[in-house]
Amino acid sequence: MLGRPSRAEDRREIMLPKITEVFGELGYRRATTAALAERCGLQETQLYRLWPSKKAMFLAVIEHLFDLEVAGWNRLLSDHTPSEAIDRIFDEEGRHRGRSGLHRITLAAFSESDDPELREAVRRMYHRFHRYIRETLKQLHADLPADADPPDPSAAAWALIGLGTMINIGREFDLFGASTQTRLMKDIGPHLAGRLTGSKPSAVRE
Amino acid sequence: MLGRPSRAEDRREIMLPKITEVFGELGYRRATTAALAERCGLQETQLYRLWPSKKAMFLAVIEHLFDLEVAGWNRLLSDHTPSEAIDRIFDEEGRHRGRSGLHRITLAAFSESDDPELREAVRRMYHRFHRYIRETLKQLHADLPADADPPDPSAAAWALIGLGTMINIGREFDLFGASTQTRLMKDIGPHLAGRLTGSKPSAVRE
DNA sequence: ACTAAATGATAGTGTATACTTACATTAATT
DNA sequence: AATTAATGTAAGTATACACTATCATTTAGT
Repeated sequence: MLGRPSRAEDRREIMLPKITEVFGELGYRRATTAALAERCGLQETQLYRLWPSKKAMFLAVIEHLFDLEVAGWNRLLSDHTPSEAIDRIFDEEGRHRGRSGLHRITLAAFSESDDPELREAVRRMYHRFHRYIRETLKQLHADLPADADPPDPSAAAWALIGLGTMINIGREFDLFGASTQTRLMKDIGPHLAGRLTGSKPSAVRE
Repeated sequence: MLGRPSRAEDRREIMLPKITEVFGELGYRRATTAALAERCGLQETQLYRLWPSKKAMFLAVIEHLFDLEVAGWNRLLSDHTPSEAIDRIFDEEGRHRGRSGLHRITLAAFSESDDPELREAVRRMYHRFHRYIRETLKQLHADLPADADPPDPSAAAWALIGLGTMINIGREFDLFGASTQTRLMKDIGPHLAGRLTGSKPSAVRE
């Protein structure tokens, strides 16, 4: 090996959270390469030495986000009993989702859905999420009483993702207040999961 | 009055469905003024004589879409008993939503959500939908048995909109097949509305 | 027929922005 | 120290696209 050794790999890892943040805040279109560079404290040219294109940056972000989100869920699921964990996940999803920007980012991808590579990345991400949630629900249903009659796990998993999306659209457009945001997932979630907790959902104000 | 009389008002009405179609198919960004004009069989300059800007065209489309959608629901609700009507709405929503392009269009608006006028239009539209669905649910809940324990109507209304959104994201990204699309709303809907039909939901394949 | 406004069609302009070129500087290996 | 590849920085290009300026042509009222 000759010359100065490359630190590109490390720098990518360092920059990814920042890039994720910017895409999450601004969406794909408004996250201009200039904005990305500035928020990273870099020049555009340096970004382009780490990734070949803006699209590549976005794809890296999608992967990064899934890992981030599922890591959080796994932690909750391994530290608590299933129904406790689900309760907490519903709680956190209602409260904190906007932070990670996952939904903002996937919704941003919507306007770019003609790009095959991007489509594939988003598809893959959704399927991973769906699979994860569906399998978790299946496990939880094993403990339900015989007369519980919960919704089909696959359908319920899609509905839960839809609910998360709705909460974020609501946050984006100020459709409802913070308390409704928090309670939407907590109250509707159990109806979709099969009312695992047995506790009565509290009222949701519009 | 002097000179040739203006047919602009008529022409706007004639063009609106076409414009709606194009925005629905392509989303806000890819629906370039050139594309809009071509699909209308007009020159760009002529479009700009009907609306002052692309944004104005989009705003007109949003209004148009709401009226279209609610007119369909109202027809079903007035022609059938409530639970039958809801059943049919769930059925049609699962099947035909993509046609109208409503979700495509609102999701397209997401990437433009920094524009205050657009934000307001989308807010207004969501609130009108939510109010309509919520009030319908309230009426339906009056007929439920005492032990039904349905979800809060306001929360359920948001969840139903979220489910519709999810179905369309699914359609957009080919997340699931046509049968799942159709059944998602039919099977999950009753769980959110309060299981008005009493019929057991059929299984949903992933 | 004459006038004035609406319509049709051409050819632009201005701007935003993803991506490049070019060159100077730094830090490793030999 | 010399060499070579990675970094920092500045300036620029190319393109897509919302929007316009201009002029010819049509269609109504007077």
